[in-house]
Parts: sequence; C-alpha cells; structure tokens
Amino acid sequence: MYRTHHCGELNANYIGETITLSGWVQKIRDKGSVVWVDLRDRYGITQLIFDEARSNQNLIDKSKTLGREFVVQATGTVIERSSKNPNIPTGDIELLVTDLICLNASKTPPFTIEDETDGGDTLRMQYRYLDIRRNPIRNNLIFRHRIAQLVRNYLSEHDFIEVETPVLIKSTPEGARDFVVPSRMNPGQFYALPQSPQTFKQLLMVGGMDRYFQIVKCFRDEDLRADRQPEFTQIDCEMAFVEQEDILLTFEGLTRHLITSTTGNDPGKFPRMTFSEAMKRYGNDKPDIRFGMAFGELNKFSKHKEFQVFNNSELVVGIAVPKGNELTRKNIDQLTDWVKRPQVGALGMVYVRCLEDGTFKSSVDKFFDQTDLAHWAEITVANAGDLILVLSGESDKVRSQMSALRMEMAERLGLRDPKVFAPLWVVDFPLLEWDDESRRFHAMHHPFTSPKPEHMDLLKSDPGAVNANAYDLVLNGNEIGGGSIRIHDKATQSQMFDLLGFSQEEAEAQFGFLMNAFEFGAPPHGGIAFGLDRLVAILGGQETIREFIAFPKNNNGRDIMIDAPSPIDQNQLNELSLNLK
RNA sequence: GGUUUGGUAGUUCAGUUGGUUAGAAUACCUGCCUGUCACGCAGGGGGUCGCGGGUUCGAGUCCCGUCCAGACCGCCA
Repeated sequence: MYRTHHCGELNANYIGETITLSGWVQKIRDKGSVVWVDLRDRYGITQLIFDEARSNQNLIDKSKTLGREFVVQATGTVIERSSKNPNIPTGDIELLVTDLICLNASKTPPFTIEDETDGGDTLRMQYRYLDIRRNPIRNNLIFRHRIAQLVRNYLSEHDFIEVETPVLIKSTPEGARDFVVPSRMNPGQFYALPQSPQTFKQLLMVGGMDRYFQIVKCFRDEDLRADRQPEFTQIDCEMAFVEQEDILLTFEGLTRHLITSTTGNDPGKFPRMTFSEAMKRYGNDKPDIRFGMAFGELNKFSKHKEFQVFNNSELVVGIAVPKGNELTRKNIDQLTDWVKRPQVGALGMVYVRCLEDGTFKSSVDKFFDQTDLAHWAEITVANAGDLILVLSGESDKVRSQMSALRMEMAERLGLRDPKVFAPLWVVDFPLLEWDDESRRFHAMHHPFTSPKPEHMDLLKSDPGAVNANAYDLVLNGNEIGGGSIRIHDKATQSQMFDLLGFSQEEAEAQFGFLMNAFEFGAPPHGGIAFGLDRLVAILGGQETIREFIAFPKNNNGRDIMIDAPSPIDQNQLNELSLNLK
C-alpha cells in the first residue's frame, strides 16, 4: 500500500500512530544529525524527520540522497514536534520515519514549485505538469471543477438534460473562422469543428427535449487574447416554450447561485440596461458597473464657442475621474499620450480640474468660461477635487476611446476590485450591424436570432433599426454569457438569410436541415451560452483564463508543451488527398 | 495583418555615454551544523548576452533583418 493517509490531514490526534505517506519532496533541510524533509501531495505538506538519536544511520544517509520533486513513500510514527509550526495545518506533528522508499527520482525542476514561483510563463507552459503541482494552479482547477459541478446540479434540478452534440460538423461562412478537419473517406471534403452547438440545440428543441444544457468545448480560429483561447468551454443552454423574460430569470438564478456559492456574496437582483444606453453611457456593450464615471455628453455646452476641435466633432463626451485633481500636469500629459496611442486612437484630450473652491481650471480656458465648465461638471456629475476628461470626434470612435480611457482610469484608481461582483443584463441588441467592408448586414448575435415582434415590419423597410430578442450577461466588464430567442419558423429564417446576403440556394445548402426541421412543429425556443473559462476566472478573481485551463495554448495558438500544431507526414497527407502549396 | 514591450547563468533580473576578466539573488554541487520550517555558515561550478548581418580600433550596449515570448488593436455571428 502506497499510503494510508494524505499529507494534509495529520494532526495531534494521530500522535503515536504508524502511518504511510506518499508524495513529492518539497524541500530538504539537512542539519547534519537531523534531516527534515517536507513531503507534499495534493492535500498538503507533512514534515518527515530523520534523527541520529532515533533513526538508524542507513536511513539518514538515504534521506540525504533525495532531491526536490523526488517521489517517495515514507512509513513511520507520528510524533509531536518539539518546535511547532503554526503556519501549516500539520505543524504540530512530524513523521519519525522508519522506512523510506524512493518511488522515482526527479531532475531538478526548472522553476520552484511554490505559490510565488520564479518561473516565467513560457517555462511554466512548457512544464505545465510541474506548474499544476503548485497550489495556485491546482486550486484553480479544483475551483473550476466546483463550478462545473454547481452548474450541473443546478440545471439538473431545474429539469435540464445534458445532451452531447457532435464535434465533427459542417463549416459555415457566418461568424468566426472554422477549424476544419479533412475527411479521409470523402476526399476533398472537410468537417468543421463547432463554434458552438447552436443548430443542434435548436434541433433538440424541435426534438422535444424542452430543456437542454451541455458543458462543451467550442472552437474558433481567431487570434487569441488573455481571455480568449481557440478551444474554450461553454455552458450551452436552450429552453422551449419560453419568452426572453423566462430565460433571463432562469439564468439569473443560475448565475446568482454560482456567485453566492463561490464568493459568499449575494449580488441581488441583476440590473438591466439596453444596448443603446450601454453604448451612450459607457461606450461599450459590456460596461463594468462596479464604479461610476459614466459618460456625460457635452455637445449642448461645448459647440457654441470658437473651439474648432469641438465644433467639428460629432460628439463631445466627458467623464469625471474621482479625486482626479490630484494628478499632476505631467500625469495628465502622460494620460494624453496614452489616449493618443494607436490602440486607443484619440487625437487629443481636454481636461478640467474641479477645484476645492468650486471653480474650474481647464486646458481650454481660452475658449470656455466658468459657466460653460460648470455645465460640464453638472453633466458628468463631477465633484470638487475631480478631474473631467473630455474627448471628441466621430460618435462611435469617441465612445470606444472614452470607454478605453474610463477602464484605464478605473484600473489606475483601483476601482476594479476583483472581490466585488457586479452582474448586468444588457438587452435589446440590434438584430444586424452594417459592415462597410463586405457592404452587407451581419448578424450581431447570430442568424438564428429572432427580431422583436414589434419590429417585424421594419425588416423590409429599415433592417438596421430592427432590435432583437437578444441579451448578454455581463460581469465586471466581461461578457460571460449571451443568447437570444430564436427564429422558429421557416419564413422568418429564410427572410433573415436573405437579409444577410444568402441566395436561396446557399441558405438551403447550408441550413436546409434547420429550415426543414422548422416545418415539422418547431416550438418557440431560446437560450443562452456562458463562457465557462471566463466565468471561472472572474469568480476566481483573476483576468487570465489560462490560469484556469489545465493545458492552455499560447498567444500564437500553440501548445508549447506538446509542440502543436506540427507538420504531418506525407503519407498522412496522401491518405487525406491533401496537396500542400 | 498592425502597434508595443521584452529575450543576458538552471531561474528571476541588473548591466551607466560603446571601453579591462559580464554581475546579484536564488537554484545546483561539496563540507560543517541536534529543532529546522525562506534554516544558518564556508567554499565551488555554471554564460556563443535569442539568431544572422552591419557600423566601429572596440558591441550585451548602436543600426538592419529574423526568430521566440507577453500585452493590445483589427478579428472573435
């Protein structure tokens, strides 16, 4: 038997017992005639002791041959320590070893297996199996397991059935790029990996499953980010015979349950905001509402003077940075440089200091008087001691620039507290968005999203003005879920494909199976999908989803541990009827 | 596709205006040490400064190219 106990459970109650532990050598402290070895497993650390007074010399010599990360099995007697360590649960006892087996040696690891490791990201990814031995990563994976468990239990209790859907499916032009898989038995033809099980879950509704969920891998061949991986996990859900309100309430329930269970804080009823309000007030469809600094639109009080920059701008918008007047001129100049970086793209920035005596000092005092600036302060809800930052330009651009600035200021002021959870429903998304490049409409959510019934008439006359029964769930400035009420009749679906520029033949070839199904009694239905990786990371108080994925890919979509992707053998290419170049 | 930051010992980093033999910490190895738990003390080994080219009497340092890594923009229905 390799072990009778774990390394984290022994305490004073076990004194005198003979037990066996197995684990990894965390550290050896060799004092000459006494040797201590910290033995680690998933559950904790227990100190082993080899002592000239009580152990035989062979055993002591053997202990001195061990190194970091050796795998050993130690049998001995639990004894009370003469000097205790209050910092660890097993600190009152140690194991006086009577038998020691080295189960496997180890090379010296390339980085320290400690909470604060000295290893860089690349090295940690290359030796991810060593990284996983560290508490933070192991705890993150356990945390992820807990959340998946909570989701399964909650949804199961609410009559949802987990159904697996295929991974080898058909490529479609809409949406993200597909990962494709060549078919050996069908030369020249390809499967695609699903970007989501969207059509399958709708077909399950047609199949009468009524309430479906699946914790499922999805694949998108797009560039990566700290919070984006080419393969990621969704909590994919669909319900039949529901309206938008039913779905919002059901999944608000799930999300509240997750937040409350994992953080101990009940976020209460989730606020709701329309897409257009989110864009107007925060320049963003996923506003972080843990803090203020909502936009104030200043057009009315900024275009009546000789300041041509504002006069030539479609939109002048400001935010009040709390206590921002503490910033020095140099700080503000640096901030101006920051917004002028190409990633943000502003041409300049105007600032107004709100002084303690109620007056204002701005970078545009030449053009605007105290009355003008007082209006700005009122609109941006600025108090004495605040700093109003103003950007101007074309509406869409200036909103996204100001959104970036708002987030940056919140970051600098420490307002993005990872222990505070502020969920928000964003509703009433537009159905379509115009794409200048391809000169056609794209589905904002996806082509299966239902227009709002009261906007059905607009579909023909003014498609861009049609709102959808689509909604996103936002948590702390991150989109953690999104969904919609779906189209469930062939005529509307067909009209939708038409709007998106599909010919009847193309629509039939790509989505004929779905529209056929709609002709056999498709129930009204809708759903939502959560990004599990992101959700887990945010609830775990971190930004980077990689810390919550056992074997993540790097910035270039590579797995540097197994070295994938990689070229394949010419024979394999031949079998697949593939000819490169 | 673009912007930007970095690449120096096993690891994390420092390295001034271009100037002698490239340093520190930690890890590793050896010796000493009976209560350590970031143990301590003494000693030791360890470098093609990512790679290629250029400027120069002289390049870790400056220039060009390239590769790798991180962050961001585009992209992500």
